[in-house]
Amino acid sequence: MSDKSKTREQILDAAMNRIKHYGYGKTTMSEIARDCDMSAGNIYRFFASKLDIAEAMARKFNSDLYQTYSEISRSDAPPAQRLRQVFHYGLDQTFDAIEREAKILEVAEVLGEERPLFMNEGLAQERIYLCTILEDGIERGDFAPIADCNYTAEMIQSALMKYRFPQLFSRLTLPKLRRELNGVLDIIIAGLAKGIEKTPETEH
Amino acid sequence: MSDKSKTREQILDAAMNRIKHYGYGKTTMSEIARDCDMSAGNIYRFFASKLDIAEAMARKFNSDLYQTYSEISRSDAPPAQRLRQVFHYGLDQTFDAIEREAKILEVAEVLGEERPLFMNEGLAQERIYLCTILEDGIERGDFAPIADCNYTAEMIQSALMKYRFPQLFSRLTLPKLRRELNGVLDIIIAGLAKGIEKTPETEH
DNA sequence: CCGCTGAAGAATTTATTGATCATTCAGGCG
DNA sequence: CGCCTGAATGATCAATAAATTCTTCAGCGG
Repeated sequence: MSDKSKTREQILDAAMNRIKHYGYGKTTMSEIARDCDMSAGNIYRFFASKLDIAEAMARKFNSDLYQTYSEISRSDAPPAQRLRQVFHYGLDQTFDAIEREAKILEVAEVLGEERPLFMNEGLAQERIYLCTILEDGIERGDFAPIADCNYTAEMIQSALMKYRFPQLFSRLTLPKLRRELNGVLDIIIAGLAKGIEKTPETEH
Repeated sequence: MSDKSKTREQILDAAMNRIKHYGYGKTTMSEIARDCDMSAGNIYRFFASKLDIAEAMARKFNSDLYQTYSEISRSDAPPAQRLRQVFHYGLDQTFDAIEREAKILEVAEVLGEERPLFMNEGLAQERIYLCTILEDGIERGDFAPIADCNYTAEMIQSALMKYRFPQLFSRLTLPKLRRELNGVLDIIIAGLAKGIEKTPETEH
């Protein structure tokens, strides 16, 4: 059992090294296999497909993010500040990762295209931490009460989508992105403090 | 003079008909020329390049939008509602246009890639109407005072970027997009009502 | 002259073909 | 018997050549 997961780890590691350097498209299964002294066919006993290797790679990246999100969401800083920290940390990490290894952007693109559900899964996970912060903020009186925390978290995610894979949606520099993110967060946080009124209808 | 702009209009019209049906890439200059009973070379006396035809096409679409934005921004409805109307109208119009003529999405993509400045120009124009609404809202006391209206408008645009070319960023249906847009607007409007406090620093 | 054409050149796109790749699986090895 | 290999297969990709297409411009006709 540990033997099996050890090999899996080795494959993932070899794949990550190659993919980070050469990109997803330019990395072949037999190259990964060669790095692990095994046949390409054998990889399939550990990963159902090449795409699943990319997914595992992203999952690893995400779990590091979530670790920090969890810590931030539990900290005793003001909730508004925790909200900022979560999104700034996410922005900085992904921007840096893509800056350092441009090929990571390709992995994000491929997964976004081929595994949209995985992306949703990540958003749902992130919302758990956002809800913690929102609920705490409400309890402390920093935020006005909210009907549905998860819904509000979803709306916040929608508004900040641009900063999730920054290099995918624009070509802004990190400072400009941070400035924008801060500006949008200013509005969102003010809105949370004020209390959100849902409007019934909107016609024109 | 009127003769020249008449021909220009004719070319643009012929080009639009073809591009909407066959797409930008599949429409050739000589086809457009043939539709206008002229040579391909002659088109270049009216448009500097094929890309400029696409730009003129988008400019036409935008000017219709701006017309309505202008009316909305001047109406006497509550500013918050005007804000909603602007973005909902934009969403509905672009979604419908792309739904009806899928090839329009290609034009948006090409222009986004090849003429990023044109896109910025459009955003700047839109901000003029947003500023009108914001300033009016502040005057009426619906919104709290703002340091820099144009900056705030820019932040609102950032938060709502996803709804600009909806089919480009997601595959959500129009109702789902409208629901999301409304949710994000709820937060933004609450924030505007409350007043936005700029935060000095954000470290983690 | 002015407005236009149509040929010419450069750049891009398409078609085709050969190679490579992801994935499967029959069979060998321990 | 279970773990692994390496050949087989269909799909995808790369490379090249051929054909189109965008764009320019010399020169024709009004």
